[in-house]
Amino acid sequence: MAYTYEYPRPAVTVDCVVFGLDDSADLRILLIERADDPFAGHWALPGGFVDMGEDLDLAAKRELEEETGIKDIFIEQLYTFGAPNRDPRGRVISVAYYALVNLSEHPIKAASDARQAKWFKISELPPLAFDHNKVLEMALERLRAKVLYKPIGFELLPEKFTLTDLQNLYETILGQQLNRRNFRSKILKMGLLEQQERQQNVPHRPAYLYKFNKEKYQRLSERLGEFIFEIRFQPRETED
Amino acid sequence: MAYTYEYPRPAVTVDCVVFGLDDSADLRILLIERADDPFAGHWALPGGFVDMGEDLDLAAKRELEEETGIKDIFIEQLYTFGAPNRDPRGRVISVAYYALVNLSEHPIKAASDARQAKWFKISELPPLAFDHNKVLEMALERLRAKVLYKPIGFELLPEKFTLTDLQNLYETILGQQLNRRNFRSKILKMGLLEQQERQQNVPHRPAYLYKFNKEKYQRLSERLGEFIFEIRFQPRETED
DNA sequence: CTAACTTAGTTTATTTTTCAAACTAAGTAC
DNA sequence: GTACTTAGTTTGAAAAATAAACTAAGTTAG
Repeated sequence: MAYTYEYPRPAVTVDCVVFGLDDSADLRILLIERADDPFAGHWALPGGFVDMGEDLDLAAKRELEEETGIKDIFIEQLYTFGAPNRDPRGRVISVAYYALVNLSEHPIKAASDARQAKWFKISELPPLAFDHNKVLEMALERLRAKVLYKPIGFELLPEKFTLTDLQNLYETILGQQLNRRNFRSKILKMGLLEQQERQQNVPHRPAYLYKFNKEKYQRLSERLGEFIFEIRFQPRETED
Repeated sequence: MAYTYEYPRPAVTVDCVVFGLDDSADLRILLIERADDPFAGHWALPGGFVDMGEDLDLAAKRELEEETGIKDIFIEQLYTFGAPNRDPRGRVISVAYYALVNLSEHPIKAASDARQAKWFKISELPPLAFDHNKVLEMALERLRAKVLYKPIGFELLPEKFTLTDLQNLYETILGQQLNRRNFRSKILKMGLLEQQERQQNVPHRPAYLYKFNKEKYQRLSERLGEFIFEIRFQPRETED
């Protein structure tokens, strides 16, 4: 079947930059190996064509699940890439999304038009298909900027985590060491973490586990116009 | 002439939310009256269809100039709106932009497929065509958020301005009174404003005019990864 | 059992920043 | 001249951020 229009139209796709955090608190990106041309055999961001009658957000979620099996995660629109020659097949405009995943609770399974899906360390990325390197770079920039004033980092952690886990997360994303004592007091002073039981089976004093209280954050945000979850540190001279 | 594709494709448009500041430091939005259906006679954001082979940013700038005569201004991508039924003509995906204009230096002239273009006070907006009310709301949100950490407010002012002008701008955008003395010292401490001559013909002590040093800001941003232009004030108790 | 070790978590003092008040300055209007 | 208006500075007090020293709670080795 064919579709005919009076004026030429671009094709529209969605692409997802999925971030995860591994056991050593390293940041990782989920990539798929393309099965078909163009760029068959190359690594690329998961994504695909938007269906007619399908909302953009839904298209992003659908493609992600089809290609990697991952669903029910934090996902947000990033930017729309529309350089005329970004795709050798012709004019293709791509609406990019970025997503945050708790790596341990969302195992991946490759599927459909992808040969395989794999988590890559951010420091060991292969060259990517299309303009996906640029997309990824912008996603990373956005993540670094947003984590400073929105509590989205928790999406990368399991439900219960220690303050050390949380600090490692921020240090990884921001690429900067933070002062342990100040991090603790700053985070706890916000009153958005709920203390749980202690850790078990660790060869040292066990830390308390915490849960992020999302409902409370949302209530405060609504009431104050904007509750600013501010994580920003100016390191002063030396440290410890 | 007709264009045929194997799969159906959405049409892609761009829309621009253009902000300006009037003489009384009120925030205004530039709207056009639509000449054709759908929504003929209604007010809408300037915009139109993306040409094949034309980059998205260029399409936004071109449409803006065609419909209002405005060019060479600050413009940045906002968000892409793609709800399946947002346009009665069928599936139309719109890449929205927002722009900041110095009102006095950019007079408007309506043209082409718009009957007229007009600046509306943000508090006196007419109902808009399509989902443009939603687009506008998001642009306003973005402007309020971005003005806190990027020096984009200067785009709304003439080249030379007083500190009182600048403060009025921030008070308008943020919808909040700021302390005069702290505003002065905070802004000047950044070292990005260059003092010029004094005001003339004002019925009181004339203020110094200032210029924003964009080059210096860019140099600092590159060197420090991110120079944070932070304007944030927590009012403490009463005031003056 | 005890001492050594490791990471967790608290208290406190100091430095830095933020904020508001009182004050001085420079013009116009009468 | 005097009164009035807005511009701009100096200063001290309050709050917040930061670093240091200290205490706590577990494991492991002997």
